[in-house]
Parts: sequence; structure tokens; C-alpha cells
Amino acid sequence: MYLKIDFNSDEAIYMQLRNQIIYSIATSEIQEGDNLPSVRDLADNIGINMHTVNKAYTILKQEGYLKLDRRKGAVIAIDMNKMQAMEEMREELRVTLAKAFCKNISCKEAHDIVDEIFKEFERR
Amino acid sequence: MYLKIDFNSDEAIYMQLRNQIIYSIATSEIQEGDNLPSVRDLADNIGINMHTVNKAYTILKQEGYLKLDRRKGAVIAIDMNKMQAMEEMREELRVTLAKAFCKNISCKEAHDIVDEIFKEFERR
DNA sequence: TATTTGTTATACTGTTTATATAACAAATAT
DNA sequence: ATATTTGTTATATAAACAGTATAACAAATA
Repeated sequence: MYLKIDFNSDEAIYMQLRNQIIYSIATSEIQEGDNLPSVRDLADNIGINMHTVNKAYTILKQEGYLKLDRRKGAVIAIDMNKMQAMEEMREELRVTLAKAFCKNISCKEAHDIVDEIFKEFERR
Repeated sequence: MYLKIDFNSDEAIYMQLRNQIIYSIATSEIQEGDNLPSVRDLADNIGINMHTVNKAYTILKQEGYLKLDRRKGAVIAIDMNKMQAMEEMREELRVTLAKAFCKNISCKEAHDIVDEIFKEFERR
């Protein structure tokens, strides 16, 4: 799995990790049942602290993407609460699309980008 | 203009302000040329500190939604950098839609919500 | 002349982020 | 059996951020 941390970003490292792991699941680079590296291995690998990785894993667990097991380690396990996910998506889109609309981006242009991104997920 | 701050939210107050002002522009509740309340008035009105409002206004200025003038106050003025806005939208959508895809939300369902939100902006 | 604007400066508190050690319990490998 | 590897938990520390509190300035207005 490819992970790249931007240490100059204003986005927290553990959030960059979280987002990239979710993206990797969406593109099927990793999938249900797969193991993630141990918190120590990944931390050493990237060059960050163990607790920063642990924070990302803990959030992914809370959000329903991971199960953490002392014997098996961190395993991808999607908790399928679609209704909740829809509501969260709606709230995020409200902000994203309000910005877009103010900047003269049309509904069609938004749709086109949605399609492009979904193609990133669906090509196998 | 209707502004509601959730003091228990994990989202910073100045970001809640920023997002709601952008949303108000998108729905044409406020528009190009309109004045926002002075930083002191709005702060008193909501019951927060002047600098928190000032931070929201400063960000809105940097992002191209406001002009700040010592004589006229804060005035809505959209800086139309559409290309930049498109790229920012694409990056935000990548995270939002990756989450959605993992939770089995289809491309069509995403499109439907985009349409619903755009209707919030376009009905007059 | 007094008030109102955005703006800037300083100071303080509390929270968050990231790091650093350390230890524990359960499982695995040697 | 022993050592190692898991996630997990507990402290501690430094830096950055969020929010508040005063205060003052320059330009414009009442």
C-alpha cells in the first residue's frame, strides 16, 4: 500500500493516514480481510511515532473500516452502516458544493468530477 | 443572515462561521456587494470573541469571498478563480467519495445528493 | 469631537498534535 | 520455556492551535 505523508501540510498526519487508507480501500488496493502493517512497523516505515499511527487506526476502527485484534493485528473490516454514511456525505457535500457554486462551478461540472473519481474506484 | 454556532462541535467556531457564510452566499441569502456585520457586532450577537469572527473574515478574504475595507466594513466580493476552485473541489470529493464508495454508496446515489444540494442553491 | 471601522499587538488558558518511554496481556515464533 | 510481536494503556513533554481578554492605532463617519 502506497502512503505518502506531507509534513508541511496543515492537515494532521493521522488524518492524512486515515484518508489515504480509506482511498486505498476504495480503489481495492487493500480489501476486506487484508492486514495493515503493525502500528510500530508502519510508524518506523514512514518515520513517525507509533501513537500517531495508532490514532489513525483507532479512528478507522470507530468509523467502521478496521477491526483491531491483538493476535491478527489491524484487519480491514467494513461496517456497513449505509444510512449514516449517506447523511455524513450529505453534510460534507453541502460545504464542498456551496464553495463550488460560489465560484461558478455548475451542477454538470460537479457531476463530471464525481464520475471521474468513481472511475478511479471502479476500474479493475 | 442566519448563523448558528454549536459550541459542543469538534469543528472550530471560526470554521463553522466560515462555512455558514459561504452557504449563505450560495443560497443568495447574502450576495455580492452586501455588508456583513462588523466583527464586534457579530461577536457580541453570537456571544463570542471579536478575534474569532475576525479570523473567519480573514480566511474568507484569503479564499476570495470577502473584501475588508476600513470604511465600508466587510463586503461580499467573490474572486472568481474557477480553475483553482475546481482543483480544490476535486481533492475534497476524493476523500468524501472514497468514504461513500467503501460504504456501498453508488455513483447514482452520489449524483442524486449533488442534485438535491444544488437545488438548495438554485431555487429563488 | 466622539464613535465606528478593520487591524495589530500582547497575554493567557485550554486543547490538540506529535513525540518519547514504558509497561501490560495475549499470542506467536524459536 | 523464552523471546518476540501484537494491540493497548499510561505518563510526560513540546509545539501549535483555538478562543478569550485588553488595548491601542489609523481612517472614516456621525
